[in-house]
Amino acid sequence: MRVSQFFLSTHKETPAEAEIVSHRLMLRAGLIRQLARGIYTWMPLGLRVLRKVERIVREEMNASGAIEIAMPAVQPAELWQESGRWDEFGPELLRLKDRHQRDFCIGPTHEEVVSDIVRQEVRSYRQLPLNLYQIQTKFRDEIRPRFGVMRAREFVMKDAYSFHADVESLERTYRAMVECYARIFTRLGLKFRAVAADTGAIGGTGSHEFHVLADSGEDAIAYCPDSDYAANVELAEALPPPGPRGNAAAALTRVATPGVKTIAELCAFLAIPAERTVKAVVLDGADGRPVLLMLRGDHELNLAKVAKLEQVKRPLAFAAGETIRARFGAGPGSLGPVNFKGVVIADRTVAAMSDFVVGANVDDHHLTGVNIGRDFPEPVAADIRNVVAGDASPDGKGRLDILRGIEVGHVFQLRNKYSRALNLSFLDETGKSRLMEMGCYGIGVTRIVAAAIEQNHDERGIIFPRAMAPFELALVPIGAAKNPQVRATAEALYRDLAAAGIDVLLDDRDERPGVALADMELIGIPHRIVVGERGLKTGQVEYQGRRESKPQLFSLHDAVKSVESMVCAD
RNA sequence: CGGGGUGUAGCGCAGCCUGGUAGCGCACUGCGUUCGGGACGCAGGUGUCGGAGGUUCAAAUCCUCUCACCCCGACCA
Repeated sequence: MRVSQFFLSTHKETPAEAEIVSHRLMLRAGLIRQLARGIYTWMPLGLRVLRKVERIVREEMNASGAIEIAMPAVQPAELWQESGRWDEFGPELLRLKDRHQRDFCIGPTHEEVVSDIVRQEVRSYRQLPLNLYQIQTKFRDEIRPRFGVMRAREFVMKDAYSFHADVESLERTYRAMVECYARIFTRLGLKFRAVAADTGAIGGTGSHEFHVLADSGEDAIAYCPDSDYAANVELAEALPPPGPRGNAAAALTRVATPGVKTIAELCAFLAIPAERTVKAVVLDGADGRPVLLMLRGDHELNLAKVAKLEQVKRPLAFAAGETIRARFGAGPGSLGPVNFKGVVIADRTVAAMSDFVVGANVDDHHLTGVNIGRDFPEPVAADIRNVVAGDASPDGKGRLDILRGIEVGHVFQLRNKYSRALNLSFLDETGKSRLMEMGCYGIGVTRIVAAAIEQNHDERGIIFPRAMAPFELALVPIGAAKNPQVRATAEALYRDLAAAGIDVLLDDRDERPGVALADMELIGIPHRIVVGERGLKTGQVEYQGRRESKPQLFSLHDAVKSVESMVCAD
């Protein structure tokens, strides 16, 4: 491709709203352009990237025995009413009416449609298992789209749905999909991790998320460097500390702590580490009365874990200020378990602490030397915090570390949540009608592009992994306008490289060198050849990898071969 | 939905407080010089000042309503 015949639209300046680096670079490089909030046009350059990702996903899905299908974006309300999700899905489901005032929606996911197809077509265990997938535009009317295509309302997803006669078959396909995903992200050249995930509202037995690792990622992943343990922090279990609780040594003492509201202020005021403090969080209880949760000062509450406690009200609600004052006699910042008559749930770490500091239930006062059993009744002990780096790995094989990641894939064993709702039955070997087992497997195709940039960039722009780069090689003649030999050499090289099957972009714009080089770097082309007067004097061209800081010289004679070896080694 | 913010040229912004002929930089067009790391000179085009209503002799500026977008909270690929 020649730049003069392409539609390159790079920008020096970025729209003010772009917050994260991938969004800024995607706009600056002209990969995408916003049409409305969370809705983007994929410009020609961006589309090339998207198509390369799609191709790899498609090839690996096909190789894993999945069959491609294309389902409609617009779906009738009846199917969604049948599954119950017309009401359950809420405002995220974009609804519309046709000219006859019939209700439709734009598909945010396709369990209903694919189930409808399968229940009509599949009658016998002999037709199972079946794994159908599509790569298609979805619409979810997100409350708050942000970060460009990272969290868009309209986005491209690869969604697959598998159907099985029994759980063993489901588990086989599930494993095949996990392996398929690992191959996809490996081929895309991304650093990633598969982690055990919370099955959340869907339930079921197994679920894994695939995260592209990036410091800016929204999700925290706990993993054990000494084993293969990896889980979303939401799910990772914080084990009880080893050994028995320490003996009470200090006397219970009330100290005035004027103006102290946060743990940081408390630590500064008393000159103690956060590990010796306990913070109190009050939620509405299942019986309507507040429940006191106790956490070590430096730990974070894990709402997913708390939501599983029987003592709390669902959906979770932090207790209102008036409720707290009425029950504790003090405001948030001064709360504690001593003299509190109600349910107290202590994190396992807190349950093993002694001589700690906690709010006194008197405004602007704390208690020091607090001990469980002596100063207040033994609380319910539960795992209610996020794990932190250094915690023992739940598999007992070492200590946890925390990484940040961007969720780009999610696989679920749905079991028969939908097969029951939509009556997906088949006849087994004995002629008995049974419900199918189902799995579903998603990949955020558009999100992958943003995640890849988030993981691979520098101050000059994007550094695409080869597999998803819009072009493999940039060919930049310098001074072609005044030196016909430079132009002729570049043109000849362009033909030869293209003939050798290299996806090359020739910058034939006669731009100044700085502009041309900066553009090629911004759009993230992984390899570059510069043809200039300087090199031609000695029959050479300059090669430079996008991550390298210095060029190397290739002899013009075997430039194509040299380039091939660099590109293929990538 | 609640809280905060911004809407002025394709992009980034000033002007608004204190009403009086709509500006700057980048980008764009033409000519010339330059050109191995985002050049320079000269000339030029570009605006429903988000929209509607109001106050006023006069509104980008003040008031009311409205729309869009951005940021902070519950969702998710």
